[in-house]
Amino acid sequence: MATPKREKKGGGRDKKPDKVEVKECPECGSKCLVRDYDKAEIFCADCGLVIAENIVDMGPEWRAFDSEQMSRRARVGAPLTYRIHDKGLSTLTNWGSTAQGGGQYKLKKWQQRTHIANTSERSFIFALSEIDRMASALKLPVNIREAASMLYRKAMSKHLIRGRSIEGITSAILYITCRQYGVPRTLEEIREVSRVGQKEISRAYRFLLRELDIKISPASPIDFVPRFCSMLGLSGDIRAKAIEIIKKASEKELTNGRGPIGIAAAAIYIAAILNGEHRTQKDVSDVTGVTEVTIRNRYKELSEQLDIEVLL
DNA sequence: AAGACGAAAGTGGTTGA
DNA sequence: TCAACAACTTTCGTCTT
Repeated sequence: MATPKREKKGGGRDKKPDKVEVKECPECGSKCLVRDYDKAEIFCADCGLVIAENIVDMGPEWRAFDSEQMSRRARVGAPLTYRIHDKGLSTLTNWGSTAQGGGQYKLKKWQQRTHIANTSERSFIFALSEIDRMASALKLPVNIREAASMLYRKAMSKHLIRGRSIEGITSAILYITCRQYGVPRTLEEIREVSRVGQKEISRAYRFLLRELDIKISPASPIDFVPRFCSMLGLSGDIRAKAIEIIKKASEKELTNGRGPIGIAAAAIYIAAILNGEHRTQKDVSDVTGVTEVTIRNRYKELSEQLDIEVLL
């Protein structure tokens, strides 16, 4: 594994080209909004955040005032998608009810025979709802949620789920899908919305990569920049500068073997100082999840090797 | 007093015999 | 399977602004 090649971004994105708008993303400021008419939403290609949902079919009886509210309300009606456990074609039976007479006995027997099928069905429904819940909390666009759901289907068809925690698997799948779509989340960010610890998520992650034979090229530091910059309240100039620094560092092979998040953090730290919008190492550390020590080490390397004078 | 610095020991994952 | 290894973290004392 000498030179890990970065494959084309968004390898799994929809076949139909989405309309790209030149409007600015209110979250990260990049001019890369994608309007997806099929899914009725607008999201940012750079930071992967959903800006608006239900853009074509906004009901007159409600308006969302923030995206939190919006994602909750947008979930109410079930669309016909992969995210419905049987593609939305079945009628759910109320298993808990005992009020009916007549065919109760037969029904019970049938229930027993299909008990296995029902419980795995139930766990599948739960898995999809978990994917949706976490994706919602991370404000991920619908196409990523669907890709995650499809991946879960695939894992299930290969019988990789039984005996494993659904939480671990779904968390790992979300992590994988974000990576595949070029809008990577850190393990820590996934863990924050998950109900299990990092250890279990990364175990499930490695397991899935192996069993499903998924190849994931290492994340580029650049993919983290827009989101981190926006979280630090930094301008577009700094985002561009940080990306420029990373590209140069990458040419000089300073990024080899280093963690992409640390590189991104250091580049942002440098770029912010150069443009007069100083952030402390702790500020950057809090947002990126890498320690100040690592930021220091990376930033020393970068500034020396690239001949960048950083005056505090 | 806050921020930056760097040494030293510890952690968890990868690799190669 | 295990030990060596590299990247990163934790901790902490010191220097700088």
